Amino acid sequence: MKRNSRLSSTLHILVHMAEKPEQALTSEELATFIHTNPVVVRRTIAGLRDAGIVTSSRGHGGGWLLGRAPEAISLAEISAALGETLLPFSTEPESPGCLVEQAVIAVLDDFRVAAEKLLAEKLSRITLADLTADFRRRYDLIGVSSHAV
Amino acid sequence: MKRNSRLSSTLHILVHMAEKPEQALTSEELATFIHTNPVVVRRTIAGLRDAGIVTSSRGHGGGWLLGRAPEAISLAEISAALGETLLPFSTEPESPGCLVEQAVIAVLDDFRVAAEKLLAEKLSRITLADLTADFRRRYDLIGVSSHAV
DNA sequence: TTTCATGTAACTTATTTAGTTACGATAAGC
DNA sequence: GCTTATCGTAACTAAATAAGTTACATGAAA
Repeated sequence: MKRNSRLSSTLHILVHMAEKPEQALTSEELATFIHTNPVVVRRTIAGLRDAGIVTSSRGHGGGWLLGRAPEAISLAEISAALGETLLPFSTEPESPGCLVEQAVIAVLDDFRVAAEKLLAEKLSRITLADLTADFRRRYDLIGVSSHAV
Repeated sequence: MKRNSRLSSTLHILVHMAEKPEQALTSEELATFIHTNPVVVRRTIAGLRDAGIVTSSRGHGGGWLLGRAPEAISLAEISAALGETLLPFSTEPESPGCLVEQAVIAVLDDFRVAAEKLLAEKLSRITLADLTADFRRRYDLIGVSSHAV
């Protein structure tokens, strides 16, 4: 799994889970989808469990299932559950007391608040069901679902 | 200079430059504002020179000046000149041929294009002049411009 | 021609994040 | 119960990224 691909990797996993709604998929199986290992998967999607987006069960026959219908899972929730930041820049003060820095941070934070609201709104309108629908469209067109390396 | 603070650090520098419009500031001086060293400053704002946002001159009495009026310098241009990405997530394929991944990337890229347009629009409406105005407001209120450590 | 500045390559250091190992807890099947 | 399969998580290692540093060439003013 590459850097900065936690969101896309997680979506990849979730679409696979949505395609097998009644079958618990193990961390091992999920890991192969995104070319990583089970521990990274558990660590990555632990937040989704806390958010109720997925459930996990231990022991024989255990694994991961969606916590609710794909229609009820938005990308905004997923992104938030991953702890992802939508805007990458920092506004941490480095020169406390500098009025120039304070002005810069104030303006940048205003922008950030407005921008995050906008992005969250856009992301909340895209659901996991939209992704699975897009996948099925491609599948029906090509008829292949192989995982090429 | 902390990680992910290239944008705010650069804005900090630019406001200082806007406050001394006729005085070329050296990389050394700019570096002290953001607690780093001259080479990092040159490297960081090299893109701004290429974009015409600042000019630099070598030799005795040399240094950096704004390339045009603060009213004509938008945060969108600055961010672009820094080579900053507005959205942090990657959509590089990791499993070429996987239709699930293709669907995920397609949806995410659509979102990215729309989001970047939105953010760039918002940032293009904020100019360096807005930042200096905010700074001056704070300065007039408190009457101190010290750089506390 | 000396001094002061940027430009930039090359290297070092620090930070972050993914990957890995190890092991405890839990649950199903026998 | 015992075995096997699975998650949960801590601790460590490795890789990637970005900042910091050193060094030196280039250019311009005094």
